[in-house]
Amino acid sequence: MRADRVTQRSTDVRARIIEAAGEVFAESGFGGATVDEIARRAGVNKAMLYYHVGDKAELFAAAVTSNVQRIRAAVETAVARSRGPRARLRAIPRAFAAAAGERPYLPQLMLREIAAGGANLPGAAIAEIAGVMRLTATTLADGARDGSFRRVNPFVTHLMLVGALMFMANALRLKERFANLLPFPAGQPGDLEALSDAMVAIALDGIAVKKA
Amino acid sequence: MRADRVTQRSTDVRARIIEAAGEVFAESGFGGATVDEIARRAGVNKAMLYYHVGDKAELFAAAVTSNVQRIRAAVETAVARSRGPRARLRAIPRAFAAAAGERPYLPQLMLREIAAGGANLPGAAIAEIAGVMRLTATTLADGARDGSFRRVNPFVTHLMLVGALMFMANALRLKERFANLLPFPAGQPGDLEALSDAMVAIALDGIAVKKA
DNA sequence: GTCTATATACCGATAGAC
DNA sequence: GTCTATCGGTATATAGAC
Repeated sequence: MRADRVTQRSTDVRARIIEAAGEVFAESGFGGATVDEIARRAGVNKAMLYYHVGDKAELFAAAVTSNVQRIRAAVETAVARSRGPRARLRAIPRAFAAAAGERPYLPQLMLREIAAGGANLPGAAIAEIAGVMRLTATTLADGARDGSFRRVNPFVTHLMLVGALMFMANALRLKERFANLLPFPAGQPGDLEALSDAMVAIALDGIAVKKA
Repeated sequence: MRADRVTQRSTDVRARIIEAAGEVFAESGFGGATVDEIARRAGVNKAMLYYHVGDKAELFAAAVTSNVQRIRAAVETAVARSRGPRARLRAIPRAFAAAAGERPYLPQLMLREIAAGGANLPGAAIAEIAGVMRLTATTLADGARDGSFRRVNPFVTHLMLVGALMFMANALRLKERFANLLPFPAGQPGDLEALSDAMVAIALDGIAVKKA
């Protein structure tokens, strides 16, 4: 049907705009980004952009929410595929890292939103994030029940793994400037998944019950 | 001497401006902040502000650099006061937390600068940050030498502790919105130093050599 | 649905009087 | 050193023709 095709195309345009918005907001921040640049990168006219979405703040909220949903879906799948608490705990930041691999602007956008204090986060996005945190909490509780983990604060543990990963993903962009100042190589591969594993390895052996 | 008094006062005004700049940039980001608001909060006229400092970008760089120097000094003192690798490793994020206690805008400003990719970070600020990272590296190396730590990547470990702490400090501002969505309390005290200790406790037991 | 042109507002930066 | 007034540039958002 023609109506369906039109609707489909309209959705595509909207998706392209939101994708471009994510990119530009990540690079320049909310105040630094311009709607002109977002429209240009989405390949649409600025008036067209306003026809498809609301104002700049709504655009930002939509970009963040879209990425939060993506993360939540990726983490959910990764956890479902993993067997056992250790593998599941490893899978959570790894899913973040994989999502960042597909969309390099993702950690930057997340960090910017966290720095903004969540002012533009709609309730739906908060619920998605809470869902991810619940996955960590469930994994930790399962591990505690079967004796492989000691009891730790799930809030601290989750933010430690995920927050550090988001921070690192951004910090890596500075690493060349540190090259001559440090007595050790600064994250040579630029590979976020490897960093994630290294980090979880440290945290896991702290969480695991010592076999006496 | 009058000249000295004038110079002194001039330095004070400049310091007040940079302090206000740190606050406003942290709250609103580089693009969202206005020079008018910075001047207002510093209690000076906007023309006066431009008389004492350069343009907006220099102001941002000065605010970030000033806080990076403060952190480096605080960490240096804290490490010097602590005996043994475990105590020293605990002292590093704790010094960050203490600095954030005195200046609540500090973690927000740091996160914003990291998200901005360090575009406004002068070489002097990079050197300060590298100094802090070297303290972590030295502490880890000392611990490895005396047998209390196993060998871990100092880059990952440092960013894991400090990055997670900066991320959490910002995330705490959202915690009320998660209250009804999580099956566990979200960082009840709001006390960053307690969070820092909880985090280091997890990391430390992962880093410590298991006594067989 | 698409685009041009523009209204409106704000902000960074400075000129110039005192 | 201090302040008022203002210039010039730019950004959001929309009106209105097609």
